[in-house]
Amino acid sequence: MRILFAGTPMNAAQTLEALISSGLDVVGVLTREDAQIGRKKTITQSAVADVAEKHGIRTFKHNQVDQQALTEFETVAPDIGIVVAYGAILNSSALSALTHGWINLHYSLLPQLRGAAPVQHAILQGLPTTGVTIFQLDEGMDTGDILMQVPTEIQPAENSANLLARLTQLGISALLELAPQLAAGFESRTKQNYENATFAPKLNRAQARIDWRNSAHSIENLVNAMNPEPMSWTTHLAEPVRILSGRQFASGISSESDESLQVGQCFMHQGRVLTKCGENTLLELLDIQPSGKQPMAATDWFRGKQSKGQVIFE
RNA sequence: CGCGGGGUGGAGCAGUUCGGUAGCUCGCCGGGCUCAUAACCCGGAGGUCGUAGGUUCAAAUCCUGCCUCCGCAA
Repeated sequence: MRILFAGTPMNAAQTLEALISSGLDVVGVLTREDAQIGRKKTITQSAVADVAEKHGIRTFKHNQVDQQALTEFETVAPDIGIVVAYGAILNSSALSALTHGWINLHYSLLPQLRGAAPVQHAILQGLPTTGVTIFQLDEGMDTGDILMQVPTEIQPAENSANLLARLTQLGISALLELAPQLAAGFESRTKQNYENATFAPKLNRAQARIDWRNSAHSIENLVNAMNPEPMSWTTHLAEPVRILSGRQFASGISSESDESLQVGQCFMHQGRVLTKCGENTLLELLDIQPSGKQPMAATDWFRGKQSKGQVIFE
């Protein structure tokens, strides 16, 4: 089978690398166009493009699969497309262009968490379990028939970066397991139960802002979900402060301080930096990053702040 | 030339407005106290204040160039 691989970010690149080294015949790679990255606006190609280049595989850079892209594909005559976080929806003419169609690796247990940010939403919603799904692409958004599914439990304190790394490996082994069926035909094919569908739209920075009136538990989920992108944040003296990691502080702290504290206020307790949250709960801050600074331990940050009196997040 | 913040002993910060050879909270090393402690007490090491140059009797502090890290926006 002549495979056309479509993907863009790092995890897709790792997947591509694994497919290639397992001997699959990747004849072409589709990825998003080079884009400006960072403050310096350096034009950078995608991680997937790097891998394709390294292996000398023909690379097509398009932000959508239009007629021109389809024409270019003909030069490598692919039979089937494998999509892993490509970053665009394929229209019907693209879907029907390849004789065996396209399959997609999605990082959730469909029909749960359809959409662009399944990993973050799994953590944000505090799900006990998520996983990977390989399905046949159709015109809907993650609505196609399921070919294979592998579940995994979300670990305590796991953030999106960690979970994505694990799901990437799970996805790779699932794809390799499914590889023999690419040509032979898929053994199982299950329709999704649309009634149970939930959605995971891309998260923005506004959603990543911490509302300290929420419970420490839900804030912990938010913090873990938003790391590394877009990263949860709050403000101190009107300056943004990113919260990289934190966890609910369980052991009940005596009423001594509770009453006098206001929501969002930080204080030291047994060598930990705690912040008062809603519903009378406390969040232990672990790693944070003030604007203009490197990431640092919350205790270090607090040490430097203490001379200026109370520390209260807005 | 998108906007903005920072680079001070191992860490996080203060000091820079109004120049006069460096401070705080920790860490580290040594000693002490305690049944005990992320507790407390005593002592100690460690900094050419990012870099190059300028102004000055004197610069971490003023001026100029450069390097570098980062937040926001894209």
